[in-house]
Amino acid sequence: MKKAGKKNLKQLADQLNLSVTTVSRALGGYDDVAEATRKRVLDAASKANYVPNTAAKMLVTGRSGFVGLTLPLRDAQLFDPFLGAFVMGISEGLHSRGTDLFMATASSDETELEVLMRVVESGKADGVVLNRIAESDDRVEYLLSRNFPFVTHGRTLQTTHAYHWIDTDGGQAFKEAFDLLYGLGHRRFAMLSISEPLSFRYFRETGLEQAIVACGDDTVQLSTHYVPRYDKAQLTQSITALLASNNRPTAVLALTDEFALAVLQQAASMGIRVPEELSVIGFDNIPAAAFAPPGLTTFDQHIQKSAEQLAGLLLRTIEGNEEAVSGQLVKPTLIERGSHGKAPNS
Amino acid sequence: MKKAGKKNLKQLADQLNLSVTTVSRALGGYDDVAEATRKRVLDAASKANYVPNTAAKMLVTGRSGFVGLTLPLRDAQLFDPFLGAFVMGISEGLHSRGTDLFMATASSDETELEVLMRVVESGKADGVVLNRIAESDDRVEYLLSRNFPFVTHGRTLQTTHAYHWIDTDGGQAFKEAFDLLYGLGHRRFAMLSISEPLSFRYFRETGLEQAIVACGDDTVQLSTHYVPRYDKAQLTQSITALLASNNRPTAVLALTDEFALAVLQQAASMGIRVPEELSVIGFDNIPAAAFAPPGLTTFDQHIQKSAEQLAGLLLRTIEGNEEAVSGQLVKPTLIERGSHGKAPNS
DNA sequence: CCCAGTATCCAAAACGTTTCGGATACGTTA
DNA sequence: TAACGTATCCGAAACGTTTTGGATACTGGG
Repeated sequence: MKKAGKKNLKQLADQLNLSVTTVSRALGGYDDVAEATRKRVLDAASKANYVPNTAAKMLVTGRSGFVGLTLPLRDAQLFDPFLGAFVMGISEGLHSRGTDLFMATASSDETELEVLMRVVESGKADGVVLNRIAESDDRVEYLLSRNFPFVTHGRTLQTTHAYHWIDTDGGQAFKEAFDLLYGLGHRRFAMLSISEPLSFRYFRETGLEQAIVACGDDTVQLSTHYVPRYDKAQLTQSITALLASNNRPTAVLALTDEFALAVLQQAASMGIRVPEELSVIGFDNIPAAAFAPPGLTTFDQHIQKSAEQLAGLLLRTIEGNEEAVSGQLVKPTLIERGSHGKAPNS
Repeated sequence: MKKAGKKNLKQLADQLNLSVTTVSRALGGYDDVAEATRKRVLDAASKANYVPNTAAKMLVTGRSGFVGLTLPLRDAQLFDPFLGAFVMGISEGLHSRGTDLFMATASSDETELEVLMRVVESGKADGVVLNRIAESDDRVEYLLSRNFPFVTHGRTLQTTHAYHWIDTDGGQAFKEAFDLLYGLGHRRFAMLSISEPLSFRYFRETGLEQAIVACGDDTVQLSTHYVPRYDKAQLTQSITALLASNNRPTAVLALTDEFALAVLQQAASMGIRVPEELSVIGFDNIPAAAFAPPGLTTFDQHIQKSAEQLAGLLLRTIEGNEEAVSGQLVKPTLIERGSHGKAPNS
C-alpha cells in the first residue's frame, strides 16, 4: 500500500554523496552547511518529492505536530456557524506554522473530559484548545494538574487558575445593549439564557444585572429564562410561554443568535411585530442573523480573529516561549439591524 | 513538559523481570505468553497507567491510527447539522476500533485537493473519507492514482472508477416526492437546486425528471433554479423571485432542508400560506426541520448510520481485508409533516 | 532414556529522523 | 613555523515500539 517512490533521508543522502546528518541539517536550515550544498540538497529533495516521516520526527522530537480540539458532538448538533468560524480561525493560525488541527469527537459513551484525557495521554497532540468553558471547568483543572499546554476561549470563574485565555467581553456588551434599549424607552426586559453553567452565561447575565443597577431606575423589570440548548421543543415552548405572558417583556436579550432567531421566528408565527411590539438583540452575529427578517441586531465578537490569536498563543506556549500567563478581553461590536426599536406606547 | 510518571515498555519490563518482547506481546494479545504472565503484565501496565508511545508504534507499523476528513471550511459556514451527524457517525464507527478522526481544514489559500494531498503525503492518515462528491471529482482521481485507501459518501458519475462508496438514493426519493405531490393535484413544480456541480444534485434532479416523464402527463411544468450555497443574499433573492412569479409553482422541491427552510421563511414573510397555497419538501431531516412552522416534510437519509458503516468499510480497506469494491445505495424515508398538502384550487 | 513436540520466553534488528560531539581541512595570526 | 579559529561535514546514539528467528525447559511417547 505504501507508495514505491517514497524516499527517506538515507536514500537522499546516498544519492548526493552526503551524510544523513548533513542532509537533515541542510533541510533544517542550520548554518553549518555550505550554501552550495544546501542548494543541492533542497533541489534533490524537492525533485524527489521528499516528505520527512512524521512518525520518526515525532519519536525523536517528542512533538506530534498536532493541536487538539475536543468536540462535544454527542448531540450531533454542535456544528453551528459560530464553531465553524472558530475552527477556521484556529486552523488558519496553526497552518502558518506547519501545525495541524486534530479534532477529537466523543463517542456516545464518553464525556468530553474523557476524550480530552485520551488525547493528552496518547501524546497525539502537543497542546489543546478549549472552548465553551464552564463556570468551573474540570478540563481546565485536569490540564493544569497535568501541566499540559493549553489555551481557552473563555475563562473560568476561579481567578486563581493561571492559564492563557482570550475571551469576549460579554458583560460589557450586555451593558451596552441594555443602555441602548433603556434609552429607547424599554422597561420590561427578558433575558433568554442557557441552562448549562457556562461561564460566558455568567458574565453576560452579570453585565446586564449591573447595568440595571447602574441606571438606578427601579421600574425596570428583568426576568431570566433558562433553556437547554439542544432541546428545540423545550426552547420553542419556553419562548412561547414568554411571549404569551400577559406581562410580556418589550425587549428580549438572547444569550446567542441561535436563541434570538428562535424568538424572531416564534414572534412571527404568533403575529407579534418586530421591532414595533418587541425588540430582540442577539449575540455572535452568525450569518443567518442578517437574513432573518427584519434583520437581527446583535454583537460581533470577531471570533475568527480571536481564534487565530489563540492558535498563536498556544503555539508559543508549546514552544515554551510564552513568558507570563495572559488573559485578554476582546470588545464585541454592536451590529444594529432591524430587530430593535422604540418601546411600544412610549 | 513531559510528565515524569510516563513509563515506557522497557521500564515496565525491568520492573517485571521480563523482556521488552514479552511485555509487548502480552499487551498485544499474542498466545505465546503464559496466562499468568499476561495477567502480571496487564496489572502492572494498568497500575502504571501505561500508554504506548504513538510515534514509536507508528514508526514501526507504518500506521498512524488516524483517518482523515477534509473540511472545506473556507466559507466558515460549512458546519451544518448534516455534517455534524456525518462526523459523529464516522467518529463512532472509528472509535470502536481505536482509530481517531483527524479533520483537516483548508487554510485560506488552499483548495480542498491540496489539503487532501498534504494529509496523504505526510502520512498523517492511513485512509480518508470524502463527502460532497462532485460529478467529476479530482480528489477521487488523485486518491485512485495514489492507490491510497479511501471511501466516499456519494459517488461520482463516472462508473469506471472503482472504489468503496455509500450513497443515499436521492433519485428514488425525488421520484417519491413527485408522485406524492402529483397525487395531491400539483402540476406546477419548482426545484431549488445548488449551483455547485455536486453529484447528489445530479441524481436528485434526474430522479425528478424521470418521474415526470414516467407519469406521462404533459401538463406538468418544472422549473429548476440554481443558487450558490453560501450566498444567503443571492438565495433569498432567488426564492423571492420564484415566489413572486405570476406563474408561481404550487410545489417546491428543495435539494436540502437548508434551502427548504429558506423557502418556508420567505413564504411566511410574503404572506404565502404553507401548505394551503404552497407545498414544500426538503431533504436531510435536519433538527430544525421539525420546528420551523408548519413542520417541514422531508426525507431522512439516516446519515449517521451510513457514516458509521462507511467508517467500518474504510477500516477494512486499510487493513486490506476488503475483497471487492462495493457501492451501496441507501433508501431515504419520507417524513411527512405539515409543509405539503393538496394543490390550491384543485 | 532419548527425542520430538510444545509452551514460554528473549536478544537484536528495524523503522527514519534529530542531535551531540567530534573530525577534517583550510586560512590566519603571532 | 606553530598554534589557532572557522567553515564544513559526519558517525553514532537515541527516541520506544513491533517483529523475526531462535533459545530454553518441560512434556509425553516410544
